[in-house]
Amino acid sequence: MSEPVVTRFAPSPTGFLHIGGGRTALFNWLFARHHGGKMLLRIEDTDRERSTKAAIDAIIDGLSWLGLSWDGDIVYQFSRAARHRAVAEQLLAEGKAYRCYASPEELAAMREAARKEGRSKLYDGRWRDRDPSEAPAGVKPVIRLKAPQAGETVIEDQVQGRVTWQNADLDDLVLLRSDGTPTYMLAVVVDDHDMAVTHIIRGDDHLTNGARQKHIYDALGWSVPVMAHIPLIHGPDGSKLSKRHGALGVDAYRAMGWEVPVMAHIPLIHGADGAKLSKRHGALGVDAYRAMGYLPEAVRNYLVRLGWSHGDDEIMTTEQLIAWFDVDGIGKSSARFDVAKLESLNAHYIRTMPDEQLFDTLVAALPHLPGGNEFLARLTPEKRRRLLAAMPGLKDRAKTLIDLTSRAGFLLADRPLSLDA
RNA sequence: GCGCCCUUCGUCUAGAGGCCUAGGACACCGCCCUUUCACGGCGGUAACAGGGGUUCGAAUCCCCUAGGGCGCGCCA
Repeated sequence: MSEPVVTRFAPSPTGFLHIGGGRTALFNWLFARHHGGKMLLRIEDTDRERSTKAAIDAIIDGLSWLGLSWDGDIVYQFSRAARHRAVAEQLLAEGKAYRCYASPEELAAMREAARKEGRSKLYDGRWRDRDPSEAPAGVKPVIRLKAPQAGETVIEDQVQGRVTWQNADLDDLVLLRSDGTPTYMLAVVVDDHDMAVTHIIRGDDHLTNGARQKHIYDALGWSVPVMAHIPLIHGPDGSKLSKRHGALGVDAYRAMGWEVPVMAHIPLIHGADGAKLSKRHGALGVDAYRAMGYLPEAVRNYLVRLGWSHGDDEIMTTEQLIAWFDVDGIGKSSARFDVAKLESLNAHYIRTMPDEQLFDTLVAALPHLPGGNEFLARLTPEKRRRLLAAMPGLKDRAKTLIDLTSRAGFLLADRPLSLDA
């Protein structure tokens, strides 16, 4: 009998739930459900400067909208700082870590020199074997892990396969900052271990971190969880999906006076060559997709096919997804976001949804759609009946919920236009 | 610069040596259905990055080249 599967989704609350993060969460959720295990949610808020309550709410809201539930209580990483510190102290006491007194300026100079000489920018271990008595007075040190210097580190990644690094290409990472707070690297390992996480499924931008984290596991004598690094979703120009590609939340657009672009520019993505034009499209927070009138089942279905496949199957129910999803179906190459296909899927889910259910879904989504509240206000009982009755004809044509409301606009006129007039 | 990863139609992908004159989906182009637009049906254009091997046989295995991505913080 194998141990129960425990996955986790661990976003940092520095913004909305990125559409790529939504896919990572979906993969973790599907994997856990498929294996009858659990998915935990951990908020990585160790960066106090950038973490916000609003971002935490946005993440929770986004996951809920996508229908992805987590098991147990949310773990806030910052609240576990004492535990992280204790582990760092333990490593220090065991001689597996050491104090480094190099100042940030000194380190910057070291990297600059390395760059000029064409060497790697890794930390050179200058305090690794230095006697603590040489410590400059008044300087608060950081604690670094004494990582192996010879040999190699191997990760048997479930998606990437066996990946090997020469330890000479990895360095002594910081465990505890000079102010005594734990770094992400330490916190992740300690938390995944304490939370009994068995499978780490995350974006492949973390692949190198996997090797570094293995050093910490080894120093602690802990077993390493199964890792699966999934390829990233890229923007139309091929680079990592980021703010550069307009990966912003609706609120950010508003704050920046970009009210209209979200809605107006989507169609321009059609030009397959238009990498420059695409910068502001395609990649948004999941909340933006709700605001554009997409159905969560459509977004889910679209996202799951980005990097994962099950033969030629395209449209799949949640039950089928849970039954079929596994890491062996995940590809190794990155994918590009294609709004047209998402739209097509959305149209499919809209026209196949029973009238009443679609009506209810629309009404529930209205507050999130542009002009939706106004639409809602005009929806008298009589007009509700009219709208529901017209649904069969409307839903075959609509690609999004917004599309549906604009097509239904004539039903809200106080004096309905008669066809024979 | 150093390290790691990737490379099948425009896009997402099937393909795990012969089933591939490379399949599906979206998009696109025709035709049919239809008072219009959708939906639906039928058909079409379109890809194994390049070069060497291995093999009777390679999209599938190996090597090289080119292109792309990610990482290299007292961020996560």
